[in-house]
Amino acid sequence: MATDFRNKLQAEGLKVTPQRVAIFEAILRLNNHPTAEDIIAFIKTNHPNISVGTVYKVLDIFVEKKLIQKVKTEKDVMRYDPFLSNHHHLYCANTERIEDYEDEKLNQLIAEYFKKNKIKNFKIQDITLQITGKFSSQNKSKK
Amino acid sequence: MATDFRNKLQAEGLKVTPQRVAIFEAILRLNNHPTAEDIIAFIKTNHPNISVGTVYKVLDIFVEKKLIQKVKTEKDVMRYDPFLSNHHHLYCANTERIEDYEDEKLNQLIAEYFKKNKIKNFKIQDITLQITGKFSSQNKSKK
DNA sequence: GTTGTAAAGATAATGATTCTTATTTAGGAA
DNA sequence: TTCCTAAATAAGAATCATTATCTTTACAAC
Repeated sequence: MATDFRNKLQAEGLKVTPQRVAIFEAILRLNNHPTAEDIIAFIKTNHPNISVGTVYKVLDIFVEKKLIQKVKTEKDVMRYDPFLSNHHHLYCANTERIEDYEDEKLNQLIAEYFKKNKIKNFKIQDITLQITGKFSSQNKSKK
Repeated sequence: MATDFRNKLQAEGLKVTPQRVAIFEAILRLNNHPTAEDIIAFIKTNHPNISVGTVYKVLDIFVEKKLIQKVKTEKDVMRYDPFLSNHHHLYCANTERIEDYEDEKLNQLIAEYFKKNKIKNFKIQDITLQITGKFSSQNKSKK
């Protein structure tokens, strides 16, 4: 997994630096779709000299190279998701909590639907559900 | 429709001001999910003295009172949608274009699916699809 | 070692959004 | 209609996430 990350960086001709490793690990550990601020705070404990600009730049690169993705929200702060497989998001209606939701059966159902029911003048590349609601426990589920 | 808007404001105990009317009309006219900036630019032609802060405050109030909704995007600029019925969004992969997509049959399909397949520890309130892809014509469809 | 280049650090700049304060206005009551 | 008052607006300062700039560092190629 960590190796996977290194390989992917190198495949793109990008250097594997301690900062990049730390940022990627931070996103994995902070598994609730962290903001840049969350990531910086997390990294600062082990890596006090990291620069804010570096974090943003590295995040942009990761997104561009599809190592992570940005999560769409109604807030003006960006959030990041290290998870790349086709999945959906559960948004808490009351808090900032966002969880990933995987459901292959649902994906197939939707894919089949759109195979039969094309959208006029639009070629679908990706479909993601935003599911808003309430978590029954406030505690974050452990992975 | 305009009356509807006035009534809704008054029902909430809010005053019907020229600014609020202008902002609401702007969002309706600029029917591609405008940013605050778009709205300000549009209004400035007829209403040159409107204040930027007012526009933001009024937009917040509209969202809070559910007269409009914010559209989730991966960008740090907020966009607004005057359309309230349950609908989805088509995001252009290359441009900033966002279109509404209504599909009652799809909504039912998904609703049925989740009736049978509950999400553990989560109570669904709303489901919106983010459909990313490419429009076959660059021209905005006329309503 | 020197050179070249990508990356990181530090910090200034930007720009969307929010806040503050004084002034104006909508809309109800007199 | 006029008056009153809370609510709303205007103007501009402040905030804060993000971006840009410029310098320094790391490291590979020569």
